[in-house]
Amino acid sequence: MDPKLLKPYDPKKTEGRIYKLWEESGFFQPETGAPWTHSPDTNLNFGKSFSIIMPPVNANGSLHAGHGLVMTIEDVMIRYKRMRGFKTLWLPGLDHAGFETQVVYEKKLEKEGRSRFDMNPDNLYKEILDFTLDNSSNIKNQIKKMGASCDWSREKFTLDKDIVEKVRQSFKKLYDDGMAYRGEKIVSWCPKHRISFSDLEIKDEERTDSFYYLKYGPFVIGTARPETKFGDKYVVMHPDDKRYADYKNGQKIKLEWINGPITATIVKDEAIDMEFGTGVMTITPWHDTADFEIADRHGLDKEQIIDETGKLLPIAGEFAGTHINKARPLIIEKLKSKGLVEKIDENYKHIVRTCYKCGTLIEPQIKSQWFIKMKPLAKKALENIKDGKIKYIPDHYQKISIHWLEKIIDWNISRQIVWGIPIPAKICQACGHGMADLEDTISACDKCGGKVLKDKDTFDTWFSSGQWPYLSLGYPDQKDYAAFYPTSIMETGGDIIFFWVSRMIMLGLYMTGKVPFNIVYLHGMVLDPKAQKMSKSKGNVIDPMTLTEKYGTDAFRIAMIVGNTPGTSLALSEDKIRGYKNFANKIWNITRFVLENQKSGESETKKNVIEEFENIKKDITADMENYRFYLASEKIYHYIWHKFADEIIEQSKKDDDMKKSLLPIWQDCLKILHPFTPFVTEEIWSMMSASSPPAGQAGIDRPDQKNLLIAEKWPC
RNA sequence: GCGCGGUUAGCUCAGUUGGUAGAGCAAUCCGUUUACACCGGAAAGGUCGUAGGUUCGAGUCCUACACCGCGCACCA
Repeated sequence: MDPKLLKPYDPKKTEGRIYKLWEESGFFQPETGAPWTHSPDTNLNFGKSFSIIMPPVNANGSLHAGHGLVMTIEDVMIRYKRMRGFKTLWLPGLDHAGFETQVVYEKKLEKEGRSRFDMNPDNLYKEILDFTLDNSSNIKNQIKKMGASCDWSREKFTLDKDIVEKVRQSFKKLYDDGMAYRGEKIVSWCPKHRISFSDLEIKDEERTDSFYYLKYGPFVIGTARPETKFGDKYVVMHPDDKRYADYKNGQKIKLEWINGPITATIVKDEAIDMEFGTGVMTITPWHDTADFEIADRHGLDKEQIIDETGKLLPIAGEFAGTHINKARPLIIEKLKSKGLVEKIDENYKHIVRTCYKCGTLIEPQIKSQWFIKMKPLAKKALENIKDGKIKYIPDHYQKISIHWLEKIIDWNISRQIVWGIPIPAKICQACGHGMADLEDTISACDKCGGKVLKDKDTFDTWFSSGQWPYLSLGYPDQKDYAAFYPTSIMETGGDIIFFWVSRMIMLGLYMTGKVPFNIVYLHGMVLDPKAQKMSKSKGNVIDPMTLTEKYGTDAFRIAMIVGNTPGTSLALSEDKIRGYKNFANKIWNITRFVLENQKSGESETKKNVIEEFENIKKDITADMENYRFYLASEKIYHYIWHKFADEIIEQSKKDDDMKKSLLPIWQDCLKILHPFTPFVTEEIWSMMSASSPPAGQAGIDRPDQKNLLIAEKWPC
């Protein structure tokens, strides 16, 4: 017997060595196949395939607890299917994570007293690239520490040359099909980051502010944002509002306003809610979506009041150059002194839109940007989802997806940052028309003949990751695409269902005509022990590397799986992990007992306990097939500890017949356990084969020299 | 306002087609009988959010309500 078994199980002395063994075995690559089904085949012409594209990890930091969950769940799926003889591919990837990474890097710059706004874009890009590459190797090592059996020979990065080229081509195709267009529209702008967002990067927040009732000529208007009112020369009311029946659409009125007399124009529009405030409002089309639409309907002027950094423009007169946050009280002071403030409601509760990163108030701005028409894409996606071409786990996410897809709006894919894939386009300086231009050959506007300049913006990072399944498989011409697309399952966090999952479905269908995956498995968030969201500012971040170091990776992994149902968030407690560390040691000691006490031969006792075990195996296998890993793992845990150890082993101390059942059951237990706790089971497997059981015994039958548990056949 | 979840033992949560409630952790008591004290045994702990309904029977299906969470939405 291996002397290691005489001491408690030590993950530190085991895990690195075992991972290396796996990597060198070739079993991470689908070409290798399982030794009991086929010989290696570089053309992949065998068996059924099972594939998962790993959600590309943001290459801007370290693995967090959520990554730990991703790596564990996906590895469980992959190891299980591999043991069932599938041609199994788990493709790892890294994401440049455009804005996210830029924000991380900006914080670093800030600490050094620098700012990206003062930097040469090329230098900034190079710095972030170096930073990202540095992080990449760190992250890859951490993924390996988790035991991830992914195929590193196929690793992709969203900024790989071939990927970038494909992303550019996708844009061109969308443009040629009329699906991507340059639009002068109102976009969500963060004045702090100086970047425009799609509708998803906005976080709604309830706030209590002051609501001001201001005298506007004969009317009283209500506003929560007096600092936007400088350009308000239209006053709008509902056409059916009897209170204002005397005023006609288009009628002009002279009145005294913030910086002197102005001429206001009456506009009648049904968008007005007669019940709200006074039923009269003025509009700021440049900085408000609803106002923009009213202005569009009536062909009204649109004027910019606030610049891109949140400061007032010259239209604000004496307030020009002042930041809006400082300007508000000053403006109210002035309005008061002119007697234009009717009253102030200090307890006005409303919902404001903020930047999801920094919480800064979103300042809508009219900008010329690239948009993708989403309605036709969503229609196709909806058809496929409703037809059941994509199964959601848990299934209520299907409804959530449908709900979102049915209300989808066009996607702004322009980002004003350097860290990303440059949009291959030219913009006409005369008429604003935009043209896709892959080869950099367009020299004049194809509409007005005006002068064109290169678009300086980059793509929203989700535009590239939204195409990840087929891009990472080398669409359209690689054998991987043919062998593994559509992928079997997309496993990711429920929190990015719109950002990522829905967009992958839409873009996948659009580009390839096929859904990118057949199943979406969505896990919940990993929370701290008190079920609070982890955040650096709260100081409650749990680092998975610390935990694997302390308790072993196997303990961490199975703690992430047991009792963790899909879609539900997981409060991660150290106690639970400690419990499974004990379990790893229990397995270790059971092995010692089995090796010391097992006996060969048949008996009635053996027949009975094996029959009972067969039922457990069937039950667990059904759970694995149906992605109920939280049940499968708990059942094998329970069987091993409380049935096999507490009863069968205890009885076998008194009953020699019982000893005949030990080895066959234990070997199968190790196989079933392997996807959950791969390191300790692989280590035991190698020690058991080395111990060469006596002749005639149900020993380990290995025709292949690669005597590894990772490639064993699932015992059911 | 619309949509989606949740509400089960002190804590975190299971409960897959309806058949007299389960796990882990914590807490209690007993036990060091040679695989393991990173252990074993025992006992304790819930009228399954509330109110109705369907059923021979409901944590499980239906309706309403309450509370918590999340998502979507341009109410100035």
